[in-house]
Amino acid sequence: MLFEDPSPLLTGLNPEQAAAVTLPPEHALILAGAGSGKTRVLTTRIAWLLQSGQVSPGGVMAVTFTNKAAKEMMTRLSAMLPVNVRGMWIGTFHGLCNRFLRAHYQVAGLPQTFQILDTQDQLSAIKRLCKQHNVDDERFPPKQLQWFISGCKEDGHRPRDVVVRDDETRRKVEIYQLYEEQCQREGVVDFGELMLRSYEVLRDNDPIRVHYQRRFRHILIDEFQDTNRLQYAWIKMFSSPPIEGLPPSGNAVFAVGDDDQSIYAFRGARVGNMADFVREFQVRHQIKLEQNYRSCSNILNSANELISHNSRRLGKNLRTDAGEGELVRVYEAASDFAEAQWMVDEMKQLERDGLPRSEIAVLYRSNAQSRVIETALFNAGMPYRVYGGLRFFERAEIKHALAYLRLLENPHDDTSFLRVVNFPPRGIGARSIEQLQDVARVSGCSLHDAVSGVTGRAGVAIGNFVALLDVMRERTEAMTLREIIELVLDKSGLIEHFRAEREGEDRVENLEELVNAAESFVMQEGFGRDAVALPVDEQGAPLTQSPVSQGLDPDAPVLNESLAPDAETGETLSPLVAFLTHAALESGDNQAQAGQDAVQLMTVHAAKGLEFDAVFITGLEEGLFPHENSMSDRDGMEEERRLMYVAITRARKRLYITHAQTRMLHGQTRYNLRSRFFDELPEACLKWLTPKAGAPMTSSWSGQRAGSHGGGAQPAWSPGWLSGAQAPAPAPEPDRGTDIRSGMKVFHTKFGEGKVLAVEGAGADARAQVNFPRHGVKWLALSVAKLTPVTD
DNA sequence: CGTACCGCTTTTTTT
DNA sequence: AAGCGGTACG
Repeated sequence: MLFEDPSPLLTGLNPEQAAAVTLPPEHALILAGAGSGKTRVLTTRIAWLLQSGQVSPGGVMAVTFTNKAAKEMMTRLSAMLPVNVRGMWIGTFHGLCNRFLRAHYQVAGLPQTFQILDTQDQLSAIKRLCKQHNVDDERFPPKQLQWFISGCKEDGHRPRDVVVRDDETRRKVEIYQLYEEQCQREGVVDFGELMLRSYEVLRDNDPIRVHYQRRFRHILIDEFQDTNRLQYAWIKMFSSPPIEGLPPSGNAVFAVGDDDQSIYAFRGARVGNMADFVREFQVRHQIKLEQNYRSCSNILNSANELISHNSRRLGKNLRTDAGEGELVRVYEAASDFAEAQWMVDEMKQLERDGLPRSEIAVLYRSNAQSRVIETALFNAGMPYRVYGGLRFFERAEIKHALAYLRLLENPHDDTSFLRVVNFPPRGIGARSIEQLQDVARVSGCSLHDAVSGVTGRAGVAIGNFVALLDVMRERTEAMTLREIIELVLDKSGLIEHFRAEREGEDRVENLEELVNAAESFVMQEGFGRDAVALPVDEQGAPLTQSPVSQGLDPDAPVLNESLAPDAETGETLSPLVAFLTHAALESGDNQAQAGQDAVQLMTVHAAKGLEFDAVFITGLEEGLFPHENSMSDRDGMEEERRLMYVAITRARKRLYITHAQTRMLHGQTRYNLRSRFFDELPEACLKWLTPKAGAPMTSSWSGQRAGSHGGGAQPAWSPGWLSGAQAPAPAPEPDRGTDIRSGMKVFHTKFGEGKVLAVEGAGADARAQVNFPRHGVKWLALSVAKLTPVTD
């Protein structure tokens, strides 16, 4: 029996990992620290369950947050076992919800071909709604409404569930209600709706719920600390927590998470789900993975020390066998410009020492910081890749093309209709569209159906547009996906339009790339191959007697692939619908300058789950990191600290933490204090490449010439295996009309000599923070206080 | 109807 | 600085 020989899978696992992998089929919580082999444990657990015959592929559900993580899991799993990963439900929350809703579209009250709104689509749908209902967008900004609606859904609230205490909320709920009606009318579903709708189907349909509860014996969840209320409730539907007096549902939830890496509270994630899970599911197995396989101890101890400043932790301390390694390097630059320059020089050295560029990462708190760094890298001719920003399917030209495609499938999709009715421009202006919307509102139909009611020139112009769509629909009926897209790009005039545009070159290329994307999608999803997937029971055997197919909902079999033919009718979801779904759920890669060995630039958020030999964490300044918008409350501050914890733990061998005295932000020069996080790192693990200046508690200022004289400070030491340290390029120091700068030694008639810690504001408002040895730290208005620079 | 210009805002992000 | 939305003008 396979059960007796599971060892090959377990070799190389440490005792905790092995224990986690081989837990009995009961609920479990794995606290997996950064770099502790979390993904390995997760995939090995699945492989072990399958190999030991405890479950068949059809009985496994594994949920992740990103498509990348889901793919990674499938890849590693198929490397471990010869198993058909497609038989399993492995995917993102939203991907699985989509799969579920396509199968149960009737019960869910949706058209089978429902389209998915991404964040942009959702916002424009809300704007349109507000205009139509004369909502004051001063009092109710669409962005805020979007946030409100998404928030409600994340908490599992329909409009009627929202507790209304004031008029403002009452109005918001009304708009929420109207928005729902609009989406329903148009046959579209936003991301929150995917989750909420499938949750409700499970909650309100006993046979369906029981079916899935019986089917999925093992439910595994990655990044559990990032789940929101609704996702947790959704999981509960698949596996009811034990109820007094009732037999347990008999399946096991295996949750893996790290409370210290919870960095998405700002979008509704609830770390508290971990504690709730333990309590509500009466979890008896909790395993901590504290052995770190990634970083040297100086890096790891820094992370440990930093995160220990947070309260409300579940408690965990990572350890490593990797040895001390190098000290964490701290660098203070005169400006953001100098910071970038210095990093580039340092990178060149790393490169000379044989480190591949792809093993170097630059992390920052916010995207706006990438610009200076990009410029410096570009000027130095150093290849780099920026993560974040617009992804392929989010580009305007691609969204236009997709809108045409969506209209072929569903003419009543008003969001798509409005996006392209006058794009490329065809003489249909705001006035005409208003007329059309009026007709549609009066007769309660879609814009498409309202055309006949519009008279005059506008009626003709819009009529032509609708006719164009109808012709396209007709002509593409029997076409392959590739042909459909090519025809749409041509007949819509999109390609022609961008060709004529001066800077439209890239856009044309992107549109052509869309054809390739479709082509490779078709290949991957295996059209033409026999992708028949029959509903299966928990043993993986064909499911013919399940309550679901037993008459309750004969048209809603369990699809195993989005493109699989319907088991009952043989009907397939068209390749076009499948592709559109794919486009909405997987927004595609960012600017893939792939292939080239390049330095990696990204926000700290985007770096979660990744690791690099050398990491630069930049802009460690009060107001930036921690971000000013997070500094008001303790929860925000603790999330910033976790963010820094995530950043630190990305590094394997070498870690740099940098900050700048001045920085351009929103077109203004800002003078930031060094981040408080520096004071929360263990001094013994740090190496200050520039003098540690301005610490309020130290008196080490005297006699040191720190900071910006002549731009950029000299490293105070010779770096270890980096032979010659690069002298930083001089920072440009625009004349600000005052000579007082951070790092300077100044003289005050009353307080004597002191050291300038920071300068803020400009002109008459300029003030400086100065540390006087006898009188402590003071803020002084430069227009009032007489400060004279002291040159030693 | 379409274009040009002015003024306002600005975290983090996946689906 | 830069992108987006609103307004004014051709």
